[in-house]
Amino acid sequence: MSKSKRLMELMMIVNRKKKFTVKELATEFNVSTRTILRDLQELSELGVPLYSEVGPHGGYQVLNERILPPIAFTEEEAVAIFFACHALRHYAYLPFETESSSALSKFYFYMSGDVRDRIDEMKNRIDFVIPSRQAKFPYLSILLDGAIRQQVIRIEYESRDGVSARLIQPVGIFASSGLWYCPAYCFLREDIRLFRCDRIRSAAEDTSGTQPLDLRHLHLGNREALIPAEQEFTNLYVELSEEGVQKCEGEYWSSTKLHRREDGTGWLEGHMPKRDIPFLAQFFIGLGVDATVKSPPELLDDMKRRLAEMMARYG
Amino acid sequence: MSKSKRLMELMMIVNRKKKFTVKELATEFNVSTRTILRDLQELSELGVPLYSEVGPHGGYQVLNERILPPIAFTEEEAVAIFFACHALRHYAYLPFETESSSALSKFYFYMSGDVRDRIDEMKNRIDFVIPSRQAKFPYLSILLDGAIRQQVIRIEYESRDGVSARLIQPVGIFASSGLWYCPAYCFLREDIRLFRCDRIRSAAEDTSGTQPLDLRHLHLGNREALIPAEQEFTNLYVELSEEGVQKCEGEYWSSTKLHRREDGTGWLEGHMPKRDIPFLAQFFIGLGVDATVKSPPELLDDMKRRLAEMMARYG
DNA sequence: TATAATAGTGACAACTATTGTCACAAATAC
DNA sequence: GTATTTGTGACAATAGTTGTCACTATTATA
Repeated sequence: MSKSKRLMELMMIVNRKKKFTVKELATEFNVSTRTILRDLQELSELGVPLYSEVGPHGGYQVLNERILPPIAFTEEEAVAIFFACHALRHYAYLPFETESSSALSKFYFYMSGDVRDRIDEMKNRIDFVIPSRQAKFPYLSILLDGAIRQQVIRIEYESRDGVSARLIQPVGIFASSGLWYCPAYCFLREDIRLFRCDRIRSAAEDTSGTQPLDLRHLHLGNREALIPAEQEFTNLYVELSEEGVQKCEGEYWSSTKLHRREDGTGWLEGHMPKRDIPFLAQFFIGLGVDATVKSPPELLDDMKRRLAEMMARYG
Repeated sequence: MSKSKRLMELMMIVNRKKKFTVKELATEFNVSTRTILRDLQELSELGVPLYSEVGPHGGYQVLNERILPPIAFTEEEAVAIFFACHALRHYAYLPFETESSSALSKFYFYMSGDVRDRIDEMKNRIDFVIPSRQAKFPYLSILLDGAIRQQVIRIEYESRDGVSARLIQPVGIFASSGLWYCPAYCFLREDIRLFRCDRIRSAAEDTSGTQPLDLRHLHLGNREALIPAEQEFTNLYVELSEEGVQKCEGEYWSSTKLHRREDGTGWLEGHMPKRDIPFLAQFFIGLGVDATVKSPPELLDDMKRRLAEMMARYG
């Protein structure tokens, strides 16, 4: 094997293994330890952050793991990647902020001049708009980490009734039109709840020793399972015009209930928790003639009440 | 210079220049032409798609331009890039669809096992939700291309009054909550208009010879300039509760008019085209008690009319 | 404290790869 | 026909790589 090939493979192996000895590599590549030592020195000079310790149980280590892919991206691919990262800049809060921007600038830096020109030209011609929010989301990393490692997190949460301390076990986090949400098991309510991350006043790993539950079947790809197992359900049925369908498509909660007809119109049908009535009443009022609520009666009542209130206000 | 270094630099140069001769490179690198020929053959074997023509004005060319960056991404950066690209999968239509997914799979393929594991773990724990829409956007590439190259595009556009043919000069395209929009100069209305891309029934480069205007000062980063210079303006003033502010933050059109107070409440204030009254009336009705419209009177009148209509419908 | 495991360096000879030169073939634009 | 260009083959000179050996130094552990 040629030296350059060996170096490439070394990079890969070194990154995969994280910890290794010179002898190991020597036998793996069928070369002398001296050669491997020289190779490692060269890798080091090329920027791979190697660190070594002598003695038994010593060996080499890679410090901040790097992947060094000599990947051949086509120009089109580079552009696509660039704009994907670029789209993230609209999020003022991310669980990996600094990384995405540094990756972006690296990418930009290494691109050849004409690709760069092309990107500059495109920058002001295409955008993925995400509403810029004033709300603050300082605990995204903690929540994400808690979701990945299935830990119990202690949060202070601000709801209509004031601030309360809760133990939660996050399922994940997601952003929707510029706001971050965290579906989680709530040890207080003993059920799944959706938390708005900007209402979380503090968050930290729980130290009281509450045992995490086995919620591995719950994840973001499994929306059905994230519906709280509440008692008080009722049946929703709403007729929608073509415009109404499009407006409902934009709402996260509606996706499982929305049905479309060939002509573009459609309807909403499905279970709904009774506590959502105030929200839905206001929402369907906002759809105006594009929605016709048929049931439940409680929802219709609430809508009538609200309409009367607004008539009074603007009348 | 060592051979491997030279090869790396060769890749870069070759990608930047697109067209070159062996002699040029030989003098640039201070080696013989024979060496360069050997190098180019090696690059070719490594996958760089080189093509050559003999004779005067002949030379080498790179076929599909590739950038081959030996970029050292840290693990964190790789993860960030991955999720940025991953977020794009929610868009069923993109002006560069295939590229982003192929880039993503390449990235995934070249990642070392443990980074891959980490990504797999995160995949179901974090998401950027963008509403999945039924609407179709088949002409994004044409519009984007038109915007970049400042060409005149002939479209058939479906508005309330039916389908009409128009000549437009796109400023750019942007996606907002799953729908694509195209601000463009409309040669029919002789002004800037915002087109919804799912209402475009056909699009193609114009062949009638209409001269493009010099609109280089217009781009997506310059929202103020994209407001149509209409005659019929009126002044909007709306008082907002804290909730109302948050709901307005989510609307693309409101960003320039939204003002916030320290306590979280705020107000909307600014010019608005009169033709937007129907839309705004419905929108503010949807905000309910979180918005109090003060002016213009025409807007208040329309709201009252709509409220009465809804009272009748549900009453 | 001795021992084994580990990294690290220097020198040198054997081996391998790279390079330049030269000769020549083939295509092509003008 | 001539100049320009890619492309190939052979060969010697040069440069780089590798293995071996003889060292040094550090450190965990028995």
